[in-house]
Amino acid sequence: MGHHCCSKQKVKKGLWSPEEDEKLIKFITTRAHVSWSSVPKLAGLQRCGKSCRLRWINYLRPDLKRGSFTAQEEKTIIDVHRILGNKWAQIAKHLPGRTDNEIKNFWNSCIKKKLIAQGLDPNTHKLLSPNYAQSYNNNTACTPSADSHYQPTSSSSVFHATSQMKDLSMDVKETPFTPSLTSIASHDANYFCLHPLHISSTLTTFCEHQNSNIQALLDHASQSSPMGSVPISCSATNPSGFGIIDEKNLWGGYTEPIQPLRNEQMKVEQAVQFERTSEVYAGQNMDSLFQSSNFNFHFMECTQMPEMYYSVNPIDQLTWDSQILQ
DNA sequence: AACGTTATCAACCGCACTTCG
DNA sequence: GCGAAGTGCGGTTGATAACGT
Repeated sequence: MGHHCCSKQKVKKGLWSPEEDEKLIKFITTRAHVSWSSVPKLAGLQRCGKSCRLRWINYLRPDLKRGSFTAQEEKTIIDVHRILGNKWAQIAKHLPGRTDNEIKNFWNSCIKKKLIAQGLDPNTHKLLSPNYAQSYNNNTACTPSADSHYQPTSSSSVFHATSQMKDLSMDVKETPFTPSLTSIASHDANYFCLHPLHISSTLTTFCEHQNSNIQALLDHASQSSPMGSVPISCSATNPSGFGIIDEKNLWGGYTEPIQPLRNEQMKVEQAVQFERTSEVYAGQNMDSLFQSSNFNFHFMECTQMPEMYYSVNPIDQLTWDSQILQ
């Protein structure tokens, strides 16, 4: 019942022996380009061509990274998964030395449970109902890496507005430490922002149209946005987050209903998620960018979807819409 | 120590898409 | 244009290691 590529041969299945591995490695590293279907015969292996290919790609390839996933890799997987879903091969492109199979296994055996334990739906990355999360918490345990909680680590120099976090007014206009996004946008055409859900949907739509090319989206965003501002997409811990950067500031916010258990520290860590996300998707290191330029960080929180976040700069919003969604 | 349960992950399967003749 | 072969991908399985009783 082998695959058609090798149905005429007797095909061995199951785990590969060291001898088989040796044969395959020897063959692949010494022969020029040969189709996988002919590899078994030429290499003297009683395996299906597909099996050879899989063994090489997932295990024998010399550029593979071994060992457990790092916290940063885990974060990357979660962030990219939020945008792409179960596109393991696409996700693997963000993690050099890791295979789609490896990432898929890690997701299914570990990350999924962690997200659920944190009250997040692993499919949508949005909040689960408390009852579901609670019941799931009671029978899950996963400890593949040392720091098993998915919590972004703070890079200290970025946030010099910690005290300001205390006064997170529900009414952004009243927030004392920073002008509201609305007022920024209306007074300065160099700024604009998007509704968080709008960012989410446009990202998704655009990526589908562009064959999941996130870099293209960000290139597009930085071109169409004045001063190279970049819309910062949502993340696992900040499902409806949004943000923009300019020369000196990162303006951000999220509109997820605030869980009572989240304390001030949690809010700061959620804020960190913005830079992590942009680091991943913008392909630039936000840590160094922020540190070197002494960035200001402005983070706002609101409990509902305020009208004011819609198209705060109508011209930019329309431009964005027409270019992205056409 | 023996047995049952759970977690992990390598490998397989089937499908979709691409390439080739 | 068509069918076969080749390739790539995501879902699933099954062996076995690890853990619990």
